[in-house]
Amino acid sequence: MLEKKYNHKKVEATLYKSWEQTGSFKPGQNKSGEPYSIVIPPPNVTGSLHMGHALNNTLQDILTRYHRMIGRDVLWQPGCDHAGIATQMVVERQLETEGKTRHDFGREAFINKIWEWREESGGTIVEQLRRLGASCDWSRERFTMDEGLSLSVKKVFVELFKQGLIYRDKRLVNWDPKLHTAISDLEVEQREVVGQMWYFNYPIEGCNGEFITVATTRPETMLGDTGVAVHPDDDRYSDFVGRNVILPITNRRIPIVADSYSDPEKGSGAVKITPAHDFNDFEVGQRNNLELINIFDANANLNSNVPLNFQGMDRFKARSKIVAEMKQLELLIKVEDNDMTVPYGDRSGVVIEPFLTDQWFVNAEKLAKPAIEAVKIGNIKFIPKQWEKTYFEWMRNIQPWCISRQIWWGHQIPAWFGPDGHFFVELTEEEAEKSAFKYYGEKVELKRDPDVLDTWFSSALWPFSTLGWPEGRVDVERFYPTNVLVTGFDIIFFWVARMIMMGLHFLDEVPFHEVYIHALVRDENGQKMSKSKGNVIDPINLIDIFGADSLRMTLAAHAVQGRDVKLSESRVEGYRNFTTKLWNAARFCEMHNCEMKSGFDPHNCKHPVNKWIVSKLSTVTSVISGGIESYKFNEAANHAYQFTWGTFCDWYIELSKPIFFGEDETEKEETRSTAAWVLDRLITILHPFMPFITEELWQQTGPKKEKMLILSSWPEPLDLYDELAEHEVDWVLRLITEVRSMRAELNVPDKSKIILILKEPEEIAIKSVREHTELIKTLARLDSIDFSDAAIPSNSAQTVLGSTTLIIPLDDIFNVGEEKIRLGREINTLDEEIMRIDKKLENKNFTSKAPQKIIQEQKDKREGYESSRAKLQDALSRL
RNA sequence: GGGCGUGUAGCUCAGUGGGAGAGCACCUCGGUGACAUCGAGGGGGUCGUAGGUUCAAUCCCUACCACGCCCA
Repeated sequence: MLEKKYNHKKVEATLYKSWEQTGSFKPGQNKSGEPYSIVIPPPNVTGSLHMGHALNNTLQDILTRYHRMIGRDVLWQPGCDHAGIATQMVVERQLETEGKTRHDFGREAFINKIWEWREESGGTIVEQLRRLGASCDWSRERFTMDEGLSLSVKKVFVELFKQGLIYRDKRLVNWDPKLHTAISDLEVEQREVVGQMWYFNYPIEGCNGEFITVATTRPETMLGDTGVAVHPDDDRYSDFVGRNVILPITNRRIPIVADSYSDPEKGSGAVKITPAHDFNDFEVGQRNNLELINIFDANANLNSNVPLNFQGMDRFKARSKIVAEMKQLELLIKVEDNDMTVPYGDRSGVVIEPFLTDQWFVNAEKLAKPAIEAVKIGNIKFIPKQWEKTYFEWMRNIQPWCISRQIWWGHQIPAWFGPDGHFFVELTEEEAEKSAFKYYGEKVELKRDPDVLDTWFSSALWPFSTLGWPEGRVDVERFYPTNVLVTGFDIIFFWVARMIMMGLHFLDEVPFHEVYIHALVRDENGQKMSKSKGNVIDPINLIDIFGADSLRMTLAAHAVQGRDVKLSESRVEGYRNFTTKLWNAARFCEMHNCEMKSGFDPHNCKHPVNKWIVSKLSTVTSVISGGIESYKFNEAANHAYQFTWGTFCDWYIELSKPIFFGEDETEKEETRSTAAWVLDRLITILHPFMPFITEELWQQTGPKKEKMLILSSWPEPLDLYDELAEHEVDWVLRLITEVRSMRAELNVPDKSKIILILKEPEEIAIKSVREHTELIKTLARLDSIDFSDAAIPSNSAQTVLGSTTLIIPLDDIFNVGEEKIRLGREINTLDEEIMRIDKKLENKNFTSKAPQKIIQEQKDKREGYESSRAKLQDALSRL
């Protein structure tokens, strides 16, 4: 016997364990089935589950469970990425509380500390995914720092280098002065701020008292100025080009050059050039042969290339000091407020500094070409399609990808430097030594590049490195390319694009054929949830309170293509109520001994109500399959909800009661079987959305099952649609609703028994009422139902259903006033409808141009309204 | 500045070229033999604004307004 209440806390952990322990998540359950694979977007190992993860993994799990049930050989490949900077920061912060830094330990010991940390607390999110019910194959869990994946990374790096697609270069990079590392463009967050624009006079050499005015948002960089640029067509300055200015404070002599980068409309039209500290200025410097003077150290403090009294100073203090000195020199002309964007590190939150260093780069432009093509020819489809535009936009303007990071945690770059700075890129130190020997002709001491690779570099290999590439081939052959990648749009650039590039380059085949881009879960202000903003909602709390199924169902129902999800707790509560409803429906079936008689075939149902429910179920089943297969999760979830609550619980169960409490044993038996059959199928089609409660019901109800629900088959489509039964029973439901509505509006107490008279009944009315008299009597609380065309008794309430008049004699409880209002309102509504249709039908353009079918529809409708109206009017005038 | 998206019931959101929907909230009634985490009934919207296409527009097109996101 099912317990009175569904206890998700008790059920979830137990069931999950039993799924996992029986190996249900592993591929090979349907060995003969066509493979279906998904790789998880690897969560950050430092992470904990947020709403975005919850949505992302719910959708993947729906796909996974569904395809497992339809007989595919399913692999959902899980794992985490090592999150280089983030993880290193976590452990460094820990050390900080002990008053230590990573340098107190040294590289090796520090990395050991990180591994220790990972053992202890790195698995948080993996456990949380289990709480959510994710059915990934944990026996294959991978980590980007694992040995196998590290080998993939090395191999890819070495090969790309040898193909000339990875190179080392001295360029300006985004330098994080807090974390002391370069970061990629994508890790820089452009923040809009109101800054200031300072106008400085720079004295022209050899012309006492003549100046050129430059405008800058970063006064401190003037210490690194090596030129002033004006527009070649700017007449104001044409005389100055080719001359020099004496840079105040440093008193260096720097040239005035003509370069179209300078915008005559902006500021003074003359712009100071600091090639070592600004991306645009760097280009200008290259074009005009300007010197590069680096004025910062790794902390973005001023270095020894600036006057002594500035050395060692913080960049922002230096800014104030420069402004003060310029003011004192009377060279500060004015200061304006200025809207500008300032680059911040997305991890460190400090202002990023363009900084000249040696780094490793990937020639992304070259790799992007086939990756663009793959999407263009439809070998990869984005769903919704609009994201392809975003993808193309970025891929066509792609910049070299800076992949080296000056941190310790990550894949150390397999490059070894000789004493003269020449380097050797090889898979192993031995091979590097061999190459070095060849190069130098003698054994020299090599030093490995201390830098590590961007975490996204290893993530880009995820769809094949996790399958064992390059060493293992079996899984690659079976499961690569994967079927679909499910992710949020925010990492199309970070990850999706790069996976496509790497997959095509190394396996000559796209990593997936479909990319389903789901919504982002935002907070109530439409802001992206992030730790630093402190606006994250913890899905685990919701799971604790309402259960994983409720959360999953909520997320699925909200997963509309192309719209963001704003989650409210009351919605989750609503879906918790839904799980309760399902539970109670199962209890009802159990109480009435609903078990399938052997040999039961729904095609042979005799009772219209049973025909009706199997017909409805068969329709909703295919709607749900279709929804899942086309990634319309909300459509699938909502139909499942609507069928379960609105059709099965609200109507079928109610309709079955009179049967169960009745005398007809044959009917009872058929209904018991049908109810059991429908419930079985219902929990089957709900399983991908709500795996826990459905599995629990599967195991607890009915006869002992051979298989767990997770490994059971999705219902075969059966030809059970029955138009006649649907028409007949739907009419009964409308009749019951109509009577209830009249009762409620006229304040007829539930307990007072009343009779219903049907006047001038149409065919369907006669058939339905004859067939379902007892049922209608029970559900509408009627004493009797009669057909009569005789005069209508006085003090009767009336309404019209189809062309049948429904009459309820009420005698002394009849309230003429209320009935007048009610009829008036109904007539009014009909009048409006009729007028609207008349307007159409009087329009010659409509009758001549609209399709005949539509015109006839309108005419039929009008006729129906008109006849109802006449009957109601008649009723009203008799009052 | 460029690109994308969104404006529909009090709130959160579905939806469709020919009769405006759901959940929550609200109002009325109801401890009845699955369920008060419930049942029955009900009120509530010129579908952002202005044009255009069409016999017909909430839906398609254009402009505008508001909001959000991404990129420079």
